[in-house]
Amino acid sequence: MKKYPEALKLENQICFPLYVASKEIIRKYQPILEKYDLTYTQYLVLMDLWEYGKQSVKEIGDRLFLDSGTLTPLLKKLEKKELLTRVKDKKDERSVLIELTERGKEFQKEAETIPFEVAQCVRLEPEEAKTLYKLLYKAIDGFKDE
Amino acid sequence: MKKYPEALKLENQICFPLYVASKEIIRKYQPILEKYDLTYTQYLVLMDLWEYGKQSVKEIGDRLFLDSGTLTPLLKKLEKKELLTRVKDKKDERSVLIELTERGKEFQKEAETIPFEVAQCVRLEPEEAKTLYKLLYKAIDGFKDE
DNA sequence: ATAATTTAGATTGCATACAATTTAATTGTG
DNA sequence: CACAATTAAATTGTATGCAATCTAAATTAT
Repeated sequence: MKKYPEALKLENQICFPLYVASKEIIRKYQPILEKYDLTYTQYLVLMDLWEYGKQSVKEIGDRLFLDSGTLTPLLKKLEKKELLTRVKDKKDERSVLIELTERGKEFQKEAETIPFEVAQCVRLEPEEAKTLYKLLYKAIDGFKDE
Repeated sequence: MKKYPEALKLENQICFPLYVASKEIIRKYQPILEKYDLTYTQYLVLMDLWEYGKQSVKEIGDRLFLDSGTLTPLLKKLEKKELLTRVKDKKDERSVLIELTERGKEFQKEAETIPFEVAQCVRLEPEEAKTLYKLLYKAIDGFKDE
């Protein structure tokens, strides 16, 4: 009976636990975000706007690693919810500037507890969590240059 | 000027780098898998079958953290490509057994280089990679019980 | 044994993701 | 300046993901 090569085993390929952990943690967000009628990606965009303010679709995309095919419809939905506005940049008509509405800004206060609620789902020691995301960022940076 | 709370910053929430790293590494697989006309999820299913052999949709789902809503159409596509067969379990007619065809089994040999090609994209030292997936699995296990 | 419950898949509906293409605007170059 | 090349969004098409629901089969409880 031929032994199955270790390197080919699902569990030995870093991509798989990454994929599972990502999906599962996002799923932990769902019931919490559902209360605010938001999806995880929509919440990501709002977080980005809370932190960095008015910016173009491209800037959001660069920071969140999302392209216009994902962002355009998503931003239109958030516009419909009146959490942000989409306006052509006068300086460069190719760009669309995204800005939070008052409602969008106010919503930040409501959302402040979300990260803490989710953090409780992650059963890692603070030290482990720190190591984890240091490694994740290192991996992400490694992807960039190529 | 009010300081933006550290805990709310995008980059300080473990979920975000997890989400980005997962997406980006899967993207690294695309051009490689494209040569075989496979998507990442389809490749995952094949890897599972190569390693664990004939099994039910539920077993695949449990191992890959996918539900029937995702698996059913995906398995039908792989069946159409003649890489596997879908047959009702005689012992339990609720179950559908998935089994590799000869073609599906042979394909494994062709695919053997894939993990190594992708591994090169991940710029982590072997020691770091080991730490990373130890932490990922710990996090994943933590999600389960709740 | 039969009704109630549970379970496995399939289906439906919605929201991403992203490649590829298109369109409009801007920039670089001779 | 004129025109090629580049850039930012939007659009199109394909493939997930997953919640919720449905159907059929198996199991449990009475």
